Amino acid sequence: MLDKTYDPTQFESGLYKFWLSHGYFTPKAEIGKPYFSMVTPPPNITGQLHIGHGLDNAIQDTLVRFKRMQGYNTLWLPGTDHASIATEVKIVEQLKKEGIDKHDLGREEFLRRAWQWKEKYGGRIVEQLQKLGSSCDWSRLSFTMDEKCSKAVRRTFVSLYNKGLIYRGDRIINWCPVCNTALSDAEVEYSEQDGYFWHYGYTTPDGSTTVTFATTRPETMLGDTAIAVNPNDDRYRHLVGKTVIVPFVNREIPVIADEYVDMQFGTGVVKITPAHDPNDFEVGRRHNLPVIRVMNDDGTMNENAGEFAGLDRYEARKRIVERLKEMGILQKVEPHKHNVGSCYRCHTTVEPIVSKQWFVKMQPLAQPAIDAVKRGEVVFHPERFEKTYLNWMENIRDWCISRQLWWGHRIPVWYCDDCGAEICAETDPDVCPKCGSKHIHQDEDVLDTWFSSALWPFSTLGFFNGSDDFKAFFPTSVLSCGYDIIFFWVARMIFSSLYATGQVPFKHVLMHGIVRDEQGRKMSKSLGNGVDPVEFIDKYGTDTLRFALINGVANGSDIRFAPDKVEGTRNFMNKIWNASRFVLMNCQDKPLKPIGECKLSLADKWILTRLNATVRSITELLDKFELGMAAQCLFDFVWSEFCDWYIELVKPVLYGTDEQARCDTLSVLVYVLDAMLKLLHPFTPCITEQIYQNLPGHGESIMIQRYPTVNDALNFADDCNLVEELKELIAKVRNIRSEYGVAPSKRIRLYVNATDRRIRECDLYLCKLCGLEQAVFGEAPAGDKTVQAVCSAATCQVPLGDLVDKDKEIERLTKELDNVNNEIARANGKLSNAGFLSKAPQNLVDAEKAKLAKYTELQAQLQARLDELK
RNA sequence: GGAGGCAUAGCUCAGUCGGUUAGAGCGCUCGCUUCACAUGCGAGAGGUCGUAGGUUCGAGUCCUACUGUCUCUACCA
Repeated sequence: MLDKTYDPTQFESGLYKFWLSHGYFTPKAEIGKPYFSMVTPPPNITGQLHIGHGLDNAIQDTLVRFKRMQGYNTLWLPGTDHASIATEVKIVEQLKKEGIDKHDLGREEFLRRAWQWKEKYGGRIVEQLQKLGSSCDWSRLSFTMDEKCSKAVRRTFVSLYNKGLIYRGDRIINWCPVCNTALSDAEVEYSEQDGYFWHYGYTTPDGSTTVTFATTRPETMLGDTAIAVNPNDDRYRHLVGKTVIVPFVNREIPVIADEYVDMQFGTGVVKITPAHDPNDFEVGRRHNLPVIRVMNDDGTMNENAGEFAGLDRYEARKRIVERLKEMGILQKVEPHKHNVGSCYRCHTTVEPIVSKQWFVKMQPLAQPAIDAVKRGEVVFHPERFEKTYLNWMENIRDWCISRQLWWGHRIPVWYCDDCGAEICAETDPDVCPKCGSKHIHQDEDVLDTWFSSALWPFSTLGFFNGSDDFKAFFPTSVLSCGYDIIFFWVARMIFSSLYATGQVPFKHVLMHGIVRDEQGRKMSKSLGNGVDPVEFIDKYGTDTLRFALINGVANGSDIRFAPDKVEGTRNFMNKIWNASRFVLMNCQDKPLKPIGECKLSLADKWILTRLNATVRSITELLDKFELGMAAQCLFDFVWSEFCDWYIELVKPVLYGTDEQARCDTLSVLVYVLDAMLKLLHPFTPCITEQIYQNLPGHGESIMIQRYPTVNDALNFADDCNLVEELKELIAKVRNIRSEYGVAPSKRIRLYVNATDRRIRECDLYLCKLCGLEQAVFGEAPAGDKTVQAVCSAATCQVPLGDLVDKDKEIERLTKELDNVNNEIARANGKLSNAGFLSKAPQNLVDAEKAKLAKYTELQAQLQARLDELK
């Protein structure tokens, strides 16, 4: 029997262990069997579980449990990400506290520490994920640096290298002076900041002409190697080919003409610093300009900066501006807002710097990935994200994949110190294959974390190991993640998979939004507005968390996580619990019948029909990945139909004396509860299992039961309609009672004039739900003062004696008549419209006619009653 | 600069292929300790679906423009 109060902490973790110990999460790799598979976005091993993981896992687990119950061979593969830069930053911080510098420690010892970190925190995040109830197959738990993933990385790198799709070269990259590494474009975040425009100029050697420009970064002037103007600019045409002098470094640089310069902007003159600006770099290439770096990796000025060497970049900027002022060169300073890029990990302003790095050539890889999506081989949900994806892919630039870090996949390239050969190999070479020299050394850099993440769907399934998992579960069915990692991850998985396996990695991409706080702000450590899912689960249970994150939320839209909603969801769990308790209390030790052998009451037929409708829509919605709507639909069925109406309708039978009817009704109650729990199970796995285990005749676990399907033998459309009419009638009577202030405890009499004789079978329902002492079928005695309830199933009279107030009654009925008249006018309008009659579908025309007939009838009744009163 | 989203009840949001009297939760008002649940029950108030046009027999839904707002993306010195 269920405890009196719903307390998820009593059973959630125990149930999880129960599922694990039975191996329900671990499928066999059966090639050719219909499957459903997903890989989970691997959380960083630096991490604490956050609410975003909660959402991510709730969505995925719901889908996985649904498909598993439908009989698919279902795999949900979990894992963790080594998170190269993020983890390295954390470890460096940790070392700093111990007063140790990473370089003093040395690479090997550093990596030993990193693996220690991984063992400690990688395990913790797995434990936390398990609290969410996720039915992942932990026996297949993967790590981006484990053997099979590392193999995938090496093989893919070598293959791309051999095809010329990976190259090394000097390019402008985004450099983080704090993390001390290059970053990819995707790893830079831009934000608008207040800065200045410094206007000054360079003068020709003869001192005759000064060419004025504006810059936001004056310190880069030390690396200027040209001044550029637009070739069509008449103002400066005469200067092209002349030279000017860069102050401080006294370099003589040419004035060049290049289309890149916008004549309309500023003075129409640009100083060109090829080593520190991506556009200038391109200009420099076109004009064969020298590339002079003036900054060190740590953000200080280098020896090329002359008198400013050694200064921090911002200090140098200040000093240069001061000196320009002193020298009378500075012409004006104006405030200027501009976008500044910062490192997505440490938020330091990044510096565009020319540097030798490894790149993936994107054009040839992007094209097939664009085509596959356009052909519909990968479908985005909601579809608008396809545009986001295509927009990025179609404008993609080469991907900088080398990082000046230690923690990660080391670039599998060696250099021969003797002959200078560059060797890219899957297995570590001992000697130079070209000259046989033993003096070779490996590239110092590691790969961007996302390089290994990009291979995740097939590396984890053992594509490079010829694994059955790959044959049985690839391509995966659905990928679910937040829209914020479309570029980082989704796009890169698509092109990587097409390249490596020739197949798309997944057929559907299900995007969700960001979980925000009550005021719509992003949750963050600095704001302290985050919800800790672990704490939350300890308080409310994982079912509440999951349902609150999913219920009524549209795909791809951000979620405000408000305490109100949590409470409401907890109340829903409580509702499920208590409704189940009600059923179980009543059927204890009582015999039950198979549903097919029961004599079904009107209420039974109604709920069974409604159950079918619910099963149908939920299944359709889940098939379309509309989890939010499916949850909403279940919420309504459980609360508004099963609890509010069916349980109430059934009480007279349960508390009555007809043993036979009782047994039948109990059987239906249990049947519907069982189906309801199964429908709920993918969303709220724990509470449903806990209740299921108390159901008479339950199986081993609810999670391996078959998902409900529509049972056509249990559809009773007519009876269902009748009950809907009955509900309307009951609501009307309740309304009258409430309006007239009849105490709820007061038993009254009701006179019912029903057109449908089956209403006569409903007196038990009417008595219970309208608080009647008796339902009388027929007219009220002539002298009785009554209030009239007019509805489609019947016209009722509620004898309220002296409470009846003629004016109030006229007012009430007039209002109702107005409504009815409006509806009649609307229906007439439609039906007198030739276009509607000829073009609208027939069923709608028929429905409109039926509506007109119904309201005309109601109109007559209401009018008659009003006439009587007046 | 480019792309996209959002604008519906006091608040937070659903609303699928264009087709019932536009819904839910919370809040609010009134009444209830009715034997599953006061984490509850019943009743009620509350909406010109951002503005202006257009398409259509029919528009919250599709199109155009506008206003407000948010996000992504680019990085004009």
